[in-house]
Amino acid sequence: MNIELSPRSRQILEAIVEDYIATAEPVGSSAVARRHALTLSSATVRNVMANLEELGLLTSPHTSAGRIPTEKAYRLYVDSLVALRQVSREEKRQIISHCRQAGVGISGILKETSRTLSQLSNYMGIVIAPNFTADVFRHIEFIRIGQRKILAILVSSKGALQNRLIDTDEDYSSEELVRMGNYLNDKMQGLTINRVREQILEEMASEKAQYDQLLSRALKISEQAVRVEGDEIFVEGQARILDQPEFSDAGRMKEIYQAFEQKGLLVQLLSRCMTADGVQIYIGAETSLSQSAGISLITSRFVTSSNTVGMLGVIGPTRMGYSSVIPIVDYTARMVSKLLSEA
Amino acid sequence: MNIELSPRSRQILEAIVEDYIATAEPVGSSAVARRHALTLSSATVRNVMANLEELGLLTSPHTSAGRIPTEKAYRLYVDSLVALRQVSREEKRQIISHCRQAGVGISGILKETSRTLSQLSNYMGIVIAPNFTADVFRHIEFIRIGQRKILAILVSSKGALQNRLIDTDEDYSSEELVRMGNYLNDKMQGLTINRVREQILEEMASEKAQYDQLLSRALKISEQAVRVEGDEIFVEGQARILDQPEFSDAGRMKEIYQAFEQKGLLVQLLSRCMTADGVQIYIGAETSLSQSAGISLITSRFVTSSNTVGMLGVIGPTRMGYSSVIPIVDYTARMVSKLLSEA
DNA sequence: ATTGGCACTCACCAGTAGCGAGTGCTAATT
DNA sequence: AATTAGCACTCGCTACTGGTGAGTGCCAAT
Repeated sequence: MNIELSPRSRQILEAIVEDYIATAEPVGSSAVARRHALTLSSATVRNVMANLEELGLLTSPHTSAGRIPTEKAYRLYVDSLVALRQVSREEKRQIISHCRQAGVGISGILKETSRTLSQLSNYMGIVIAPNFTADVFRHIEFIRIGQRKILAILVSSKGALQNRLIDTDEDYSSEELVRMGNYLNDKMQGLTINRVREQILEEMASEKAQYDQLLSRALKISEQAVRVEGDEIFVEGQARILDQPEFSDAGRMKEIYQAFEQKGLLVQLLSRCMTADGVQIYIGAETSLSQSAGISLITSRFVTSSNTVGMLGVIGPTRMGYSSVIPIVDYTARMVSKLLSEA
Repeated sequence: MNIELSPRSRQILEAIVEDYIATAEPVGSSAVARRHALTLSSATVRNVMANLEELGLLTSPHTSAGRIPTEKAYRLYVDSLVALRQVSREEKRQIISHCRQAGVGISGILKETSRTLSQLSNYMGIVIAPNFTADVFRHIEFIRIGQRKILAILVSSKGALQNRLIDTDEDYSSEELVRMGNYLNDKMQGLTINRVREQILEEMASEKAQYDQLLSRALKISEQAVRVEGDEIFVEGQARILDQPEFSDAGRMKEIYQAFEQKGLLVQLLSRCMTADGVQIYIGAETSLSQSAGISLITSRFVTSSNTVGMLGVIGPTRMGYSSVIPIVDYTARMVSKLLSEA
């Protein structure tokens, strides 16, 4: 749709976007002409800019100021203009070493990852731990490991598994547990794990469960077994967005922080990207976070050895250093995948 | 030390503090005289205020402004002036119902609690989950529950226990596991769990472990068993501090957020209060958070059925509504203790 | 098609003046 | 001796002012 731009227009647009990203200030025609060593006068650039403004790619905050890229322009920029930087040796080193040093389980690694993302990008790093509620249920098994203590093992069709220790009110025999397992394995075949949980809850409320003591107790335990803890989400470097001049006033800031506080929103947003491969970019309103706040999001997904998928990425101002952040996110996602797969 | 204040001075100081808490603006002599329906003229009040200033309880931001309480004044205020409000019926209802509805385990309850604290106080709610690393080690046991899958059960002297599922590289027989358990139980008697972990790490590095294969493997597993995950900490309502006029400028804000980002700092701070009973109050510099930021902290501890203790509280500006927040924190801590004890 | 030139627009400073809240001091009052 | 009224003084705040300069749009020249 935007392809009708002449090469020169594109070049100028690129210059403007990059200038603006660098300085956070409206960029004027002469600046473009100068900085870009184009063999063009500022007047010509002005004409082109007027043109770009008509196409909805630029706006001017007021008559006698330079121009600012619109979200549309950023979109165009990341889609077809930006020249991606390479991830530097030093950055690679940091990403890898940070991931490795963090000892304590997956959570630890992911937390450290979000911190690294934040550090390297200078924006906010965010990681959502993998969870497999969207996977298809394959198998469940209950093992009695002590008095009133049961180990539940849940396996998804992709091979991901979750162990859960359950303390119960009453004691169950191993036979009972096997029967319970069989019942569920039979009944829940082919459903997603999410769906399984809903199903169980429904049955618990049903007539049948009211009368059948055993069933009722079985359901109660099963429910605990398939209960997946709320998405673990790691956000690091929130303070960094305060570095951005465009967020230095309190009103906007507040808007942003409030948006983030409902982490649910973030999760929802990021879950959307789970399905697609590679780096995804959401600019401004596309994030569907606080409509006006001028926030962008660069994410990529990663996978674990058990095939569950998580998301990681960077949140920053729309005016973000795409050329360097995109490769960083990409590389980090690959590394985390690799690290979590070999485990 | 400050007891040499006349009743009248105290009354005036109280009025000033409360006025300032309410308005966030320097309060002048006439305001005090008027609002407080004292049978005093502003001139008299002025004299007293000059006096209080000399004592280091008040400062004026500049010559022709009113006066502001110093941290010392707040200290005096909370220690002996403040009239605590009752927790209202409605607030009690909220605290209780919020705690209960949150289903998913202790984490869920605590998370919801921090949210409630934030809502009721209009400041930032914070909860640190109980952990028992400071407790004395009593007993550890390893149970083989599958191929290369071990359940470790760790018991503290207070009866708190932690289960942990461990995936190992190699398979262990039940006998091996029993022996490992005995070794540790013998060796680590009387140490705190923290100390036990250190001890294990030391031994792992020691000569002996290098040569003794079995020992080395045993230590490796044990280390995982006593590894307590980083303190779980729930912070909610960060955005609320943006409501406070004194933090509306970007510089201070940033300072605060950066301070919070190292949650370690917070944990450290709050751990200090773990030992003492009842509500603890830290004003300004006493928090040893970002020195200049004018932050206060009201906390209380809570206990669980297994006798581990956690902390909950509220962080807000020094100019905080102590009279209502203190009772809320107190009541919430009691409720959470009760809820977690009966489980 | 490109460019130089030019009038025009506005945000962004100082600088200044008036105001008003609040102070400290002194002298009068109780 | 404590309290108060009165008054001069301070100083932050707001609104107004005019000057400056970056940037624009347009037109005529190349």
